[in-house]
Parts: sequence; C-alpha cells; structure tokens
Amino acid sequence: MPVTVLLVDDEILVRAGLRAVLGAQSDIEVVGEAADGAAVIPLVRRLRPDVVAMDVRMPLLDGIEATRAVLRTVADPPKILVVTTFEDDEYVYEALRAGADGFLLKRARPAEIVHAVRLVAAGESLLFPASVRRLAERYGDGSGRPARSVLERARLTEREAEVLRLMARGLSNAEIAAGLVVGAETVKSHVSAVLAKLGARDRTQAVIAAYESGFVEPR
Amino acid sequence: MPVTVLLVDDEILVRAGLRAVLGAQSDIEVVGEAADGAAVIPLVRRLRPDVVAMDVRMPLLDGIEATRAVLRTVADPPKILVVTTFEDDEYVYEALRAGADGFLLKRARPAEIVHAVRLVAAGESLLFPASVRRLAERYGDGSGRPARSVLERARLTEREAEVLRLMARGLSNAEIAAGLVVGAETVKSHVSAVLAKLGARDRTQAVIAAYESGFVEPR
DNA sequence: ACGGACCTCCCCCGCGCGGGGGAGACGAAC
DNA sequence: GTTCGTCTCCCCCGCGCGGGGGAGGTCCGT
Repeated sequence: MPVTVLLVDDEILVRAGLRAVLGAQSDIEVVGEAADGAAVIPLVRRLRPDVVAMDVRMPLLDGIEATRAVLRTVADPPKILVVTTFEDDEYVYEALRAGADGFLLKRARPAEIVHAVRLVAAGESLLFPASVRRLAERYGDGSGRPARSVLERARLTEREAEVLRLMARGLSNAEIAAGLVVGAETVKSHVSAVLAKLGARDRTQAVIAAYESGFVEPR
Repeated sequence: MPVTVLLVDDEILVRAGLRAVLGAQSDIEVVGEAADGAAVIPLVRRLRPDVVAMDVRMPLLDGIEATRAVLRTVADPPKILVVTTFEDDEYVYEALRAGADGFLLKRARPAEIVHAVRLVAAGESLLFPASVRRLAERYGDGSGRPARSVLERARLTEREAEVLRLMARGLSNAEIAAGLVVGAETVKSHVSAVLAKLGARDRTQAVIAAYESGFVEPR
C-alpha cells in the first residue's frame, strides 16, 4: 500500500508542484490538500494520511502551530514533514521542537522531495537533508540545532546505535571494528546506515547530531 | 585469581615501566594498554579489568574525562587509579569529583605503585599521598574554581577558534573557506593547527573535544 | 513456508581529509 | 630596527572515508 500524503500550503502552485512530483511515484499517493493550518486537523482525522507536508507560513494557523495542534489532538498522528523556504530558517528548529519529523526546502530537487517523504513515512528523520545543509553555512547565530526528538525517532538499530556511540568517542572505523570484533567492512555498512538515517553527510555531522540530540552527553 | 590491570597512558615508556613493575607481581596481571582516553571504553568493555591505571594528560580525552566516561557508560566499572605527576596538580580535585578511586604519583617507588593497585582493587580508597592530599584540600574548599578545559590550555588563536566553531557545526573545509571568504588551503592550515593543539587525530575528534570541553554547547 | 529486518562481509571508485613541507605579508612587541 | 606570532596561500602525497552496488547468514512474525 502506498504512502498517503496530505499537502498543506496556502499557495496553490506549491500544492500543484508537490502533487505532480509526489503523485508521479507509484508508492506515494496524495490524498488531500489544505490551504491553511486551521483546516489541517479535521482533514487529518478524516483522511488519516501517513505524512503531512506542512508549509510554515500560512493564514489562520502557521505550520508550527498546526504541527503542535495535530500532534497534540490527533491519536496516532501522521508524520509531519515541514516544507519551508530558505527565508524561513528561523522557524525550522522551532518546528522540529514542535515535533516535526523532518524539514524540506521548496527548492529541493524532486528526487530529494520524494526521498524525504519516504524517509519520514518509514519512521525515520531528516536531520541534515542535503538541500538544507546550506542553512548551516549561515553562521554567526542560531546554531543549526535539531530538536531532541528527531534523533530519538531516527530508529537506529542496536548495532547502529553502538557504532554511533563509538563514533562519538572519536574512534575510526578500524578501531570500532576492533572494539566490536567485526570486520572493517561491517563497520562501514553500519556507519553508512547511521549517516543515511540521520541525514548526515559525514561522521562529524553524525557526531554533532549525537551531541545535539542528547544521544551522548558531554562531561 | 590475579588483579587485572589496564594501563592508559600516551607515553609508551610509562606503560612499559608500569608493566614491568606490576607484571613482576604474581598477583597482578596487566591485561591491556591504551594510548588515549578514547580507546579506554571499548577496552574496558572487552577486557573487564579490575583496575584502570589512568594517566591525566592524554590526547583527545584526558584522564579526568575518560574517568567520567568509563564510570558513566560501563556497567560494573573498574576501579580507577589516576596516575599523575606534580605538574598535574590542578586536576587532582577534578579527578576526585570524577569518581577516581585513588592517586598515584609517577615518581612513586615501585613498592608504592604495587601497593596502590592492590588497595584500590580491594575496594579501598587509596590514601592520597600527602602532597596530593594537600592540593585536594586546597582546591576542595575553594569552591567555584572552574577546571581549566582542554581547549583553554590549547591556546587556540582567534582564527583557529572560529574554524573549530564551524567544524563543530558540521561544515566541510570548502564550506568553511566559503564562509570565511578565504582559500581552502588556508582553512586546511587552520584545521591542522587545531588538530595539533587539541591532540586530535581528525576533525571528528576535534569536534568531540569542543563539546566535551564546553567550547560549544548543545541545546 | 515465506518475507522482512538485521548483521555480517565483499567489490569498486572518487574525493575529501590530513601530514609533510614551504613562503609571503602584516602588526605587535622587543 | 628586528623578532615573533598570526593569517594567508601553495605544493605533493597517502589513505581513510563514504557511496554505489551485492550477497549470505540468522531470527522472527505472519
């Protein structure tokens, strides 16, 4: 059965674009649309989508508030994928704190959009999507900081979690392999899985996510 | 059954000396060695030593932080015997708070060293050497003395600190170069300087040190 | 009995990374 | 003045890392 998606955006063009991109996938089905945050909750209750693609800036109720409302009031809530523009970056982390499962830039390539929907639908999270990574390049302030809930929901397997713990201790793949008494190739597989699930580009970003999420604790 | 000991010191000569002294005892067996704090945890898990002879000044994770890490993450942790020199005086109190079971001066006589290992292995807190104890008292009542962090001691230049901050946000060298509007080669130089000063092997270990020392803060 | 998740190991391949050097420009301190 | 530290850029070079595949094993729930 396909992944069902509810589109929430006040711009009809954006909804049409998402519908075109997502609808082209055989395993994804767009089951409904909403033009403002207030309409989301009844629609979620009626349509029971797997994923809600949620815009940030909307009339009546913005994406942050709508996310909180859905997660607070709906039993067995859908995954929330926050769809944002580059200018909304100050809201991104607030959205993740509200319980969103990931975020996505509108300028992302179609393949990335599809990938993001599949990931959150699978119960995984997006910490550093490639298209959003540029946000981190805007330094100076606001520390690109994901919410604690994101990594907790990343659903790492036991082995992957153990590997991440060792990565967060500064061990190389070879050292991890020695420590776990497995082959170096095996560790590479686990590391790749961790990077993919966290949306991290390299082990450094994965370790950062581990610290930022409380997966490992300083001192 | 003999008392099993894990040696943790970045200097091969010190490890060799301890191994010679301790190994000569029929009731003490050196079961492993580590050259830095990060390697301690997997080794402790695998070897399950009774006692860890822990140096204070080591690359990546110093003895204090390694002690905390072991006691926090390992079930049924070994006794921690901190091996220190007079130059390490300032860390004694920190080691106490970290949960170390005893102290040992590197200049101690072989008989004292053996005695210290047997004592902590027996579950007794080692009576601090007089010189060490005075220091502990001095620092103990002087509450509010912040421990000098690894990074403060590292004396990073302003530029190096800025580069480390960006490394700790998950940026690649090229991204840092773009952000600081300098050449990629320049960033490489700064990164290399940071790694050298922190005793880190790669950027991941540097970022870990940044978190562990409070140079960057989660949340 | 079957699929699916998980762990394990293997291949090839490109590239970013880090170490080893060096060198010029600038300002502060001596 | 000279020295020193810092910041900047450059070279070469090896290798660890991460992506792309695949494949066989166990265990478990259906």
